[in-house]
Amino acid sequence: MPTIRDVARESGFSASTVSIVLNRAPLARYIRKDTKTQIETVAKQLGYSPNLLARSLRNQRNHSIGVMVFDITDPFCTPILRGVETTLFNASFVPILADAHNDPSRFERALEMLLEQRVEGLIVVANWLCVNVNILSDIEKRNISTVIVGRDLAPSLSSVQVDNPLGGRLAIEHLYKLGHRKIAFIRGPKMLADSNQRWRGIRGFAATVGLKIDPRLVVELPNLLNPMHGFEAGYSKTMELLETGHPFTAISAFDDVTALGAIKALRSAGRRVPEQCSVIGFDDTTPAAVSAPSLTTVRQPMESMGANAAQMILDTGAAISQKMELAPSHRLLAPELIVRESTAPPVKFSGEH
Amino acid sequence: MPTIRDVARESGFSASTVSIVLNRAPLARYIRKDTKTQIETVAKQLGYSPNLLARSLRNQRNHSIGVMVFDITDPFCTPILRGVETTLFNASFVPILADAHNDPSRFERALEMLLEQRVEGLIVVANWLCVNVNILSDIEKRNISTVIVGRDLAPSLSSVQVDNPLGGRLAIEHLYKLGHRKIAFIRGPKMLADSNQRWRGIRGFAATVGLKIDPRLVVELPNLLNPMHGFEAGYSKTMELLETGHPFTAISAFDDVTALGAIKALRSAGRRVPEQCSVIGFDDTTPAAVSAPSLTTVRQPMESMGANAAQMILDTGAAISQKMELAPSHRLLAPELIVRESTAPPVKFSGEH
DNA sequence: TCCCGAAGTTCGATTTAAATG
DNA sequence: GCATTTAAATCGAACTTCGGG
Repeated sequence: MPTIRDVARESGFSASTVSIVLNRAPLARYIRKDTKTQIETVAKQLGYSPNLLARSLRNQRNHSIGVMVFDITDPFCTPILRGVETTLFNASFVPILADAHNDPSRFERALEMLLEQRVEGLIVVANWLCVNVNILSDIEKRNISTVIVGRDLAPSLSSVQVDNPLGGRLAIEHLYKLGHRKIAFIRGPKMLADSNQRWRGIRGFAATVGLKIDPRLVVELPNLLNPMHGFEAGYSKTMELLETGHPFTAISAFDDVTALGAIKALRSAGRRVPEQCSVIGFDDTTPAAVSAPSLTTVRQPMESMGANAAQMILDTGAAISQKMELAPSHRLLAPELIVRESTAPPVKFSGEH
Repeated sequence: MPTIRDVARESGFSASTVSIVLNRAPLARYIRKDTKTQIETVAKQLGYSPNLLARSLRNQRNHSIGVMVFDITDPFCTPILRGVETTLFNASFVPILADAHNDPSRFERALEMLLEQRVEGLIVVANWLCVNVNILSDIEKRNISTVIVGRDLAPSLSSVQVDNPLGGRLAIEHLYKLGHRKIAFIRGPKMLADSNQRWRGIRGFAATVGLKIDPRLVVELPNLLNPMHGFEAGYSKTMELLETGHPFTAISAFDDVTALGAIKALRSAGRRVPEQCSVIGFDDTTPAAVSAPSLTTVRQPMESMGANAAQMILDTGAAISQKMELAPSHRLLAPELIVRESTAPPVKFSGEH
């Protein structure tokens, strides 16, 4: 690997001059055009590319951003990563990945490693867990610019998340407009702030249109450690609903995986989806589109959330380098209703016509 | 952030001594015990942690591995990433992520960025594309130790992949043992080496048991650019099969997404799965477990593939530092049959009993 | 003062060669 | 020669300062 000194020797100029020319530093205005071209030619000939390690050591910037994911196997995470990577890539930044495996102690060690790498910023993708974790103190005392994706944990930490109340509203509104009145709800676990936020949206809409929510048709997921467990939980919670005997024509599930569990339960109970019961999910993760029936769901703009987070980090970096103070910002992105096959108008009860 | 010189000043020793003590360098044997403890105490007090950038500049190692993924949104990739990350983490290495977006030109630029970061090794997760790309020359001339996951592209590049012929065999064997004799096949696209390898396994088994494969029941996926398009392709190819009118009782699909597309087609044609037609996939990606019916499939040990790849990279790194030459190795990992709900014994034709 | 270029210092840690008692 | 410690060189680039025309 050729160094700047190789270029200097080969071109007959000093390393300083080469550096100034190749970086288009301010001083480059004073350097003659032909020496510039000469140096650039030699640099290209030699295939010189500056050693980022050396450069980083000088200006304390290594063009890398730490991306901490709570569970990379969660399909919710990957589109976010795609968004993050795309934005960083366009800015010539590189993501350093860390996976907490849904484990708080692992989170801390992983954070340690990212900070040791001297990442310039931190993006935390908080999908499920990340509640017990005392991220705040851990991160805040490190004084590194951070964006949380998927949660709003503290006013001092920037965040990007979907508008959960609106999402909840979209779900129930869709079912309502299809004609459903007896709707069952599988709420998210208590420990997730999302659960309550979506529920607020649901209740708000219900109040607006005068729909009453039967508390016997409302169940709640337990506090799970693994997002994939939502499948079994959705299954068993739906079984509970069916066993109580209270009739319902639709289920609004906390997320897609839960909804798929619900569909499985309905099938095994002999109820066809959507003919005999509609099901709506939340997130629009990969399985939603390819399941049979495909899942109607409220889409979180995950890629855009990732892109936003990355851009915010880059912006704060730029602001800091200009010695400007940038207040933490909290973005709320709009969800979108995706209508597929798992919802349909309710069938009239035989006794009703 | 305290530097080594701060520790030196505070403890009353020189930076050299501090470095030697803290790194447990060979010379540390000659240093008195109490100066060691003294230095270590001061270091802990100050919360000193060495600057990796400076250290990397010295020894040309930054404890980072480039991980190039061809499409991070492909559910096939994420378990591999999990395996890679876990193994690297345990070795205190860090993965730098790059996503080619299924785009060869992007691949090159991303590779560039990884190399600029001076990663110590490269893991390429080749899921779908990566055929047109001239990876070989691009990587080989960089002279960086590389492992390909999911493909075997060249003898000179190490690789980890599933035993495709065995996987193909497991799939057809399962269907055969259930009693299926009229089996349709959706082969993978020609440009993927996997397609042929799995097909070899299938034909091998068929020959062994004297099962004849009806060429009219064999269709082939087109050369797709995006793995998710396999869903639509699986759908339409199954439709074709149905339209020809040749009877079959089972479908062996190239992968899970294709299989799910096939299930959708069968449903829309009014054939229930598995009662009226069995379907088996390949990969065992996330959607397989949560679809309805859940998908019987041949599992690729993806996490293990990732872990293997990471370990191979770490090993070559260690070998190089000891000036040993390490020949590229090619690992084949065993697939595993995962039986779920989408396969069952064939029904007897009404005219047969 | 403007133009052109180079020498030398700095970033923070590692390591070799050398110095001290 | 031995045990113990350190000054100085090094990694590669960036930037400040300086000198001559």
